[in-house]
This record gives sequence, C-alpha cells and structure tokens, in this order.
Amino acid sequence: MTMSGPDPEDLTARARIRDAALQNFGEHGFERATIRGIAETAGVSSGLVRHHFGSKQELREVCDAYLTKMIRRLNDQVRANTVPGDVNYIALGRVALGPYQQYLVRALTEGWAAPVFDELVELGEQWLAEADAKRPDPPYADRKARAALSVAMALSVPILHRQLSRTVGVDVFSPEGDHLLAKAMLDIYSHPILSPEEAAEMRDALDKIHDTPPRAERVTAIRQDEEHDHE
Amino acid sequence: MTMSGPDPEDLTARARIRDAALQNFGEHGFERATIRGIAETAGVSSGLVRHHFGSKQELREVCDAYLTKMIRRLNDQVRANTVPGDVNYIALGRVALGPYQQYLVRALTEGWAAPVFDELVELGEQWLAEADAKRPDPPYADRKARAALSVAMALSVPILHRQLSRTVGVDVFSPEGDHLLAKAMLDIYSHPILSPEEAAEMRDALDKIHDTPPRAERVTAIRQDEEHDHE
DNA sequence: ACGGCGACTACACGTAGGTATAGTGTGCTT
DNA sequence: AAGCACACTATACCTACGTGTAGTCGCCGT
Repeated sequence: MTMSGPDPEDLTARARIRDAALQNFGEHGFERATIRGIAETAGVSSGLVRHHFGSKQELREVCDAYLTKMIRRLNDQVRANTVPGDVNYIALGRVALGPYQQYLVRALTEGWAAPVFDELVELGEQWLAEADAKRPDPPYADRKARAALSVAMALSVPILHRQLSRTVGVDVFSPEGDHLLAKAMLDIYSHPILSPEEAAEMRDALDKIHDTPPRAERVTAIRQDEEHDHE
Repeated sequence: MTMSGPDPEDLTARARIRDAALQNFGEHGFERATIRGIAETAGVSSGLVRHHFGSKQELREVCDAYLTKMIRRLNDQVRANTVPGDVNYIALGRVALGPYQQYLVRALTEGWAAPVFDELVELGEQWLAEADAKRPDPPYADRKARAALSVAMALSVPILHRQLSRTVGVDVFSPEGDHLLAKAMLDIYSHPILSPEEAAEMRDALDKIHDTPPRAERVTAIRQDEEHDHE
C-alpha cells in the first residue's frame, strides 16, 4: 500500500542500515527501536551497525542529517517547480517523504532535527511574505512566529494521524483521508473562524490578560478531588 | 517557576504515584520513564507501584483515565462559564492542565488517550457549529473533520513546543511566549492566507489531483542519490 | 604471494529495568 | 486478643539491549 522506496538490494549495507534505522525509529520511536531490530530490517548483523555508526545516538544523528539534506533538496525542488497557488506540493512532499515521514514526525516532536524544522519555517516565511504583501493591515505578530506556527499546524496532521484517522474514520495517509483532510484544511484556511473585528477585540483582551493572568481559584477547582477517585 | 499542583503530602500514596507517573511519563515519555523513577518521585518503593497498579502499562491506563476525567471536568467548566468569544479558556486550559500538559501531549502523539481527543473534538464541534451558522457557503468538509483538524492544530503548539520555542526565541510556555503565539494564532485564524476564490480553485484542483496522484518521477528524483552521500 | 585493510559476523559482557516474591508493620473487625 | 487484610519495603530474578572484542572473508596494492 505504501510506496517501498528504492530496492534494498541496490544499496550499500551502510545505506540500508540508515534506511532501516529511519524506518524503525519512525515506527517505534528512538527508545523502543533496537539496534538488533534495525540490523535485522537491514539484513545485516547488529555488529555491523556499530561498525558503521558507532552508537545508537550517532546513528540517529546520521539519520537526522540525511533527512535534513533530503528536505533541503525537496525545498529546492519545490521552489524551482512550483507555480504560485499550487497546493499540490504539500501532497508531493508527503509522498516524497514516504516511509520517512514517520521519522520526521518523531524527530520533530522529540525536539531533534532542528535544521529540518528551520528549513520548513523558512519556506513558510517565503510563502507568508507573498500573502502579507496583499493585506492592508499589519500582522499581529512577526512573520517568523506566524510561519513557525503555520508549519507546526501543518505538521499536526502526520503527528496526530492516529487520533485523526480514528476520529474521521479513514486513514489520513490513504488517498481518501488525505483528500478529506486537505479539503478541511483549505476550508479552515479560507474561512476564518474569527472576523477581523472579533480578532482585534480578542487581541486587545489578550493584551489585558497578559497583565492579569488567569486566577488560581478557577484553576484549582478543576482538580480538587484528588483523593476519592478510586472506584 | 511552573505551578506545583497540590501538596504531595496531602495525597494518598496511590494518588502520589499516579501524579508522579503523569509527571514522569510526560517529561521522559512512556518508554524512557521507569517504574523506579516514578516510585522515587512519589517517595515510595518501586514494589508499591506494582502493588497498586500491577504493571507499567496498567499504570499508564490509569493515568489516561484520570486525565480523561480531568479534561471532562474542564470541559464542563468551560461550557458553563464561557461567554461566547472568550479565548481566555485556551489559556485557562493550559494553566489548569499544568504539569500534566506534557503527559497529554505524549499520550496523544503516541495514539493513546483517545477519549481525551474525542472530548476536545466535541468541544470544537460545538464551537464550529456557531461559526458555521454565520457563514453563507457550505463547508468543504464535514464538521467533525474540521473540528478534529482544528484541535490537532491547536495541539501542535504544546507538541512542538521545543521547536517553536527555539524558532521564535522565547519559551512558548512562558507568559511572553504564550502571548506571542496566541497573537500569531489569532492573526492566522482571522487573516486567511487564501481567499475564498483561491480556496475554491484549489479545492477543484485537489479533486482532480485525487484522480491523478503525483507522478512517480517527481518523487523519486528527490532521493535518487542514495549511494554517494558518505562525506 | 602476501600483508594490510575494511566490511562483516559471532559472541561475550554489563546493566537497566520490568516483574515476581517474601516479609514487615499497622489498623480494623469479631 | 486473634486473625486478617492491606499498604508498603527489600530484594531477587530474568530478559532485553547497548556495547565491546575477537575473528573471518575478500579485495587491493606491492
């Protein structure tokens, strides 16, 4: 069902191990993935993994670096090929990442792969720059912050894919799920929940709140019954 | 700096263990957290953890259930107290969750805590229902999908907090970071990147793409140089 | 031919950590 | 007081896994 990447037979053992690591880290997470499991996936002995990469941590770092390079290449590709207003590249990115998408998501949520995130943010900034040019009023926050947030939001789909798939009833990685989510996203991005007036009002409220943070009694009321919850 | 929750001395050992588990699972993740570490945090022996909860997995499930109850209570609170257009409750939720926010995020990304996510989606649906009433054109996707996506997007902030904090230069959990992100979010939600016309156009394009998925040659071009990347 | 070198394997080691068990104290019921 | 249930500790056990070592095979330059 999912595309299988290059034929494993074509690669050097080192490359196969790296790919296996990408896959295993992605599927099980860094902690749960084992060197032996990776070695088995790659069709080599566990010793060879150590021979090539030294340690599990170093292996991860190589994976991060590889992914960074790949994303960078993808970015360039996108920037070169894309016609303005082409959303297709999101889907393209997803497909191109293919089996490594899960790894990306893991790395990002665990706080690694900073260059990858930065790359994506930069792409987002360029994107926003065009949009900003067309709008009359000044943005509420600087472009980088908005770009970072947009990227994070876009990433929430693969990150929470399990929850989303369960909720909407189709695998979000399947063409149907992808299609559904893409439409939902288009709708959200084009039909703001807030009118400019509401937003301005809230922003002002926010500025006030910032001075007077939420009161403690409202907070503690929610978990006051710690003791008697043993059913 | 972060609020410390109820005084540990006040709680039964069982409750303390559960709280310690919430904290440890949240900070280190399920795999990396250890029963011994949780026991130490709770100030008890590791054997007692097993005595009360049987196994690490069961302990997690109890944590999930507890969190679910807490979220449900929070929801009710919100629904009762909130005046329409009050964004404050997002901040309220964040503060109320307090030390358990990290646990929530871990559980959700790992695919657990489904009831919590469902709870949030339901809240989102109610929210959307009001917004939908005011809009003339039909949404592109059903309400549940849009609600789920919105929830996922909102969750992307705590999930990717490390990346976001690094990128914007302030801790997103600090008041300043929170404020900055909230403003960025307000901006995004009120100033759509896409005009309705663009969105409609893209949606139509999307429907076409759905029939003709991205061509393989564009995909494979991105990772064709597998072999020679050993610097 | 041969020595060296790198890819690769088999296997041993140490240990962290989940699980299991036996034992101790304490309070409650009869 | 006896008996019991249960919270709790100390400690042992066992497996999994990261790491380390020694050795084999095959290729290449001389």
